[in-house]
Amino acid sequence: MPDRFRMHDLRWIREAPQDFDSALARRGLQPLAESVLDLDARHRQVQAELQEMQARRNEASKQIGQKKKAGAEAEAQALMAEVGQLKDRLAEAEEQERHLGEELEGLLAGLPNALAPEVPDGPDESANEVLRAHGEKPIFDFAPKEHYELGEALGGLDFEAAARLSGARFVVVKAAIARLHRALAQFMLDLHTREHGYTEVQPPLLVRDHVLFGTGQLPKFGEDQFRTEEGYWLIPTAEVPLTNLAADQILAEEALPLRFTALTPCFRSEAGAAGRDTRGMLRQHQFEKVELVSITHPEGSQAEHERMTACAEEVLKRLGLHYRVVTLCSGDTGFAARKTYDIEVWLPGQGAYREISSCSNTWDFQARRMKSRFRPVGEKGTRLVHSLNGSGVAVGRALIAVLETYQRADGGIAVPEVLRPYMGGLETIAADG
RNA sequence: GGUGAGGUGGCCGAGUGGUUGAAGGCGCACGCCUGGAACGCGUGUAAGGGUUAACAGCCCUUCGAGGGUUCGAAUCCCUCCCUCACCGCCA
Repeated sequence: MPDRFRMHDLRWIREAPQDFDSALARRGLQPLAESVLDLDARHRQVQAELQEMQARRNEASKQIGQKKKAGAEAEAQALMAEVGQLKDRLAEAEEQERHLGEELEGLLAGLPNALAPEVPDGPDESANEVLRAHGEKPIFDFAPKEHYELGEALGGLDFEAAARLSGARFVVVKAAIARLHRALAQFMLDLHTREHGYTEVQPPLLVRDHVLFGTGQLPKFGEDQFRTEEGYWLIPTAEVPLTNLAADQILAEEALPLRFTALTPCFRSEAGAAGRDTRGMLRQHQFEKVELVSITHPEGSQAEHERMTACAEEVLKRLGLHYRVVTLCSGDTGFAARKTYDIEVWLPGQGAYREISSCSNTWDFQARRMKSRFRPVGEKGTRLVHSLNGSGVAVGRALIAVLETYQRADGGIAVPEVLRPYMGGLETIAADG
């Protein structure tokens, strides 16, 4: 009853239950409007009864105070007796109200975001829609190798050492490859802060439950995260702390949009990915990523989505990497997203396009969970902001793409032009070390 | 980790059981004043929810969070979280 933001807009469900159900259907879920509305109706009825009793109690209590002040002890006693009788029923109604409210909230909290109308329907990534591509697949006059072969040969990627320290899905990066990795991250951060208007942030990497709830990883996806014994969660992406910077805030309209970027490690348990991409550093428990987050006015989020995607693409353009942009279909779009563009970079060694960035507009989905609003000028009340996030881009995967794209016949790696300033002018990582 | 002090509205800051959702100030909005402004004066200014055609009215909840005492709690009790100060430890 107090201060309760629903995970989905109950007013919308009441007004257009069929729309709600078709939104669920696009996510492959059974209709729920009827049970939601039934629960909602029962909840509101109990709420009304409870509030009536509370009003009576408040009124009587007020009178008791006045009678006592006036010395009318007998009348005060009578009122106290009356309110005393209310007590049990009141407690019962409170309990019931809370129970129904939690049930409703629990039901809604586990439902994914509604998809944008233009998102294509489809069961999995095979139905994603290619929007555009940039550059061409590079041509080699030798058989291009995969990144781990190149990295190991150069003494820069050591999976065995990592396994001794931490097991599978970790890597030790060394020497010139480590520097290349660092150069990539610095380059991206500089681009976004200096040219794209993002504010650099160094957020906590350990966060509490409600923060993961706000961005949608909880309550459903706790298994994909690492948690400390103290109850902190290791962030799976900087999206989590950056987006939650707006949590519980009522922002000034003119402050929007907020644009944040951060270079952070990301931690993922990869619980459901057993056996996938086990070779190399494509899928690790720990990796670095430069993240982009925007908090926008509701009318500005679609344009911001395009802008953000362009910011991420710019990274790959300047690195001279071939990529394509796809719109994820309904079956491939994440829980919190209303619409997602993936940027897939071409990996010559692997001979495949692989995701290197994912840019999502969550609309008001996260804002509702986080209680993130702004105050419209000239209106009373508040409105929910929109939040977006995108990788700008995954540093480890960018390293893979650079290694595979810039490899030479002898196993050396040419350093992309834009990274040379970050590498002390180095033009080539030579095969002989 | 130890000791002490605190957590009140956009901000500062009163308030130790009864019209206090909360004095006062700042800020902000509107109006008056002015040639225009400053000053001054006046009015207004939390969020979430229920009811409703209504962003009119009425009602409920919220003074870090959660429990408890009471007819009634910002005010009393318990637990937790956080902030500040000093000590210890430490990149």
